[in-house]
Amino acid sequence: MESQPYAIQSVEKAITILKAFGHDKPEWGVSELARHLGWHKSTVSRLMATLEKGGLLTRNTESEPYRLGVELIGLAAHVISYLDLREVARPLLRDLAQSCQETVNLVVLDGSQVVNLEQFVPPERLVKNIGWVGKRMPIHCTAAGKVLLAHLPPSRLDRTLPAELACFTPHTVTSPDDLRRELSLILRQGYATVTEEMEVGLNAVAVPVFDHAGRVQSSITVAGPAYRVTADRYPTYAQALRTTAADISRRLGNRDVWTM
Amino acid sequence: MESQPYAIQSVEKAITILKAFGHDKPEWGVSELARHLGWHKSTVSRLMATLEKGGLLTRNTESEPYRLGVELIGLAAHVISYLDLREVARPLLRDLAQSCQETVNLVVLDGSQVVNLEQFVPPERLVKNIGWVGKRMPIHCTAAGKVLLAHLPPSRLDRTLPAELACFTPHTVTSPDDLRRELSLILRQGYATVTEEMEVGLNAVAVPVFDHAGRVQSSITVAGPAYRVTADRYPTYAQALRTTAADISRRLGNRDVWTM
DNA sequence: AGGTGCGTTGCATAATACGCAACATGGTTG
DNA sequence: CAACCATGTTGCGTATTATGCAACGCACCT
Repeated sequence: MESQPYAIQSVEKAITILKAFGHDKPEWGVSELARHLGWHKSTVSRLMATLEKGGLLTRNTESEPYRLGVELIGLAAHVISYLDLREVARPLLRDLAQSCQETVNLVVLDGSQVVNLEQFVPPERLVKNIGWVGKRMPIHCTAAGKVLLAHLPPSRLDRTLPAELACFTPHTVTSPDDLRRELSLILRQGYATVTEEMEVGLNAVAVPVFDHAGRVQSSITVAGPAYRVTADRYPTYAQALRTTAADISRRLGNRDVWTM
Repeated sequence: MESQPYAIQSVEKAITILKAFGHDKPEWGVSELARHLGWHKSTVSRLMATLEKGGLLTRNTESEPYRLGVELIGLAAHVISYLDLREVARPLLRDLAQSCQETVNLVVLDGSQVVNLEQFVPPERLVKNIGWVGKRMPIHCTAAGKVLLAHLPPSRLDRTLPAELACFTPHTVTSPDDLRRELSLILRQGYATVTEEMEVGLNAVAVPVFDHAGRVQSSITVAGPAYRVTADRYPTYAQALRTTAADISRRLGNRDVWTM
């Protein structure tokens, strides 16, 4: 699933173009994107025109930059993976963000990375919308990643855990043995934390979300700056997260929520 | 914007494949999709493998069908058109669906069609999730379409209104003159309705949503079966819609809401 | 066992995507 | 005003690559 031996190059190029649009750069002109990617501008012009024809890109006039198109909203709505989870979790996570006054995320495992499915920032903290929905993150130094790792069956843990744990900050755990010890602790205490392990100044707490069959397929997190999300507050956040996770589980049809 | 003279064929094919996935058919095998599209299965296999490599499609194992991939969620989250509108409207529309016990939609204009951005079905009515997010509909025989048409400047109305109004049911208004007369009425009465004009058995009421600058860029609708959403109830639905629309407007930063 | 269906892949070649170069447009500067 | 620069588009020829054929491995069924 990870290594694809062959791909159609022009389709790959189109996908690369789509992925150039993001929170930091939501608009691209043809020439500037061509320079950015190192491709000829006529190639980029034709690829973008094709994506525009299909509704995946849009722009107002020929002299204005392209943006992602509305067709993507329709496609995303038909992504059935996690569809119930997202619908069910949204209002609950919004409430949680409001009550704990920090950013709240819904995170799932995808290959050897985790992906942010939803993010809620309390309005009072919206000084900077960091736009993390869809963002992929390393599994070993995110709180959600650790929770999801901790709940994997051992055979799958071996396959999922990267052989080398990349170092992002001086606090990143890069020893697989250290991480495995921590995963055992996470299972016992019921939540995971990161203290500036992925990004200096960013801490997070995460708990598992059990689906209708009692499996852990996702995690919800509270994240914020290290000066606010401090270690002495981790248990409090964990408790609030656990309450919300139980609500989500219950709504997903899990009958064992009260025994968790 | 509508007619693109040239497109890269393999990219077009890839887009066609993505659009084959929808509410009615969220999963496709390689061979069945190849048959459906009339393409050779090796072509389809390679296109889908490329889309899988890019995260736009996914599947568990080689013998299982493909589904749309999580990367689309990230792309959709970066569609900046209407981003604020969707965020702001979601909770309000959920409440409205619950209180009026019918399906509620958020709709925008895109070219000469309207597109559903959001849809909320009250849980008690979820006998059939019709999956309309992203769905494109004709502009002349949908309540939201009529509202959006009614609020267009005359020059843009001429350009947007199709020369021929397609007929969908015996009730569809197909005379441009009749439709223009109705648009004047809609402006005066403040809401639009369709009575089985797009689909037999489906009625809807729609009102405009004014953005921060007082322009009408979207519409919200209540829709339901003709036996429940009856003409004598249209004004009641319109009033509820108007209240919600005013809330949305206010949150979008419109200061003139109380004078609407 | 044979038959059927699925999805993948090596290969050759026809088709097409690509880069060049020219063009039209808009904006800026002297 | 003309010259210059930037943008994005497009005709053209050809090198590259996407495509279809055919074969294969695998799973399932009779």
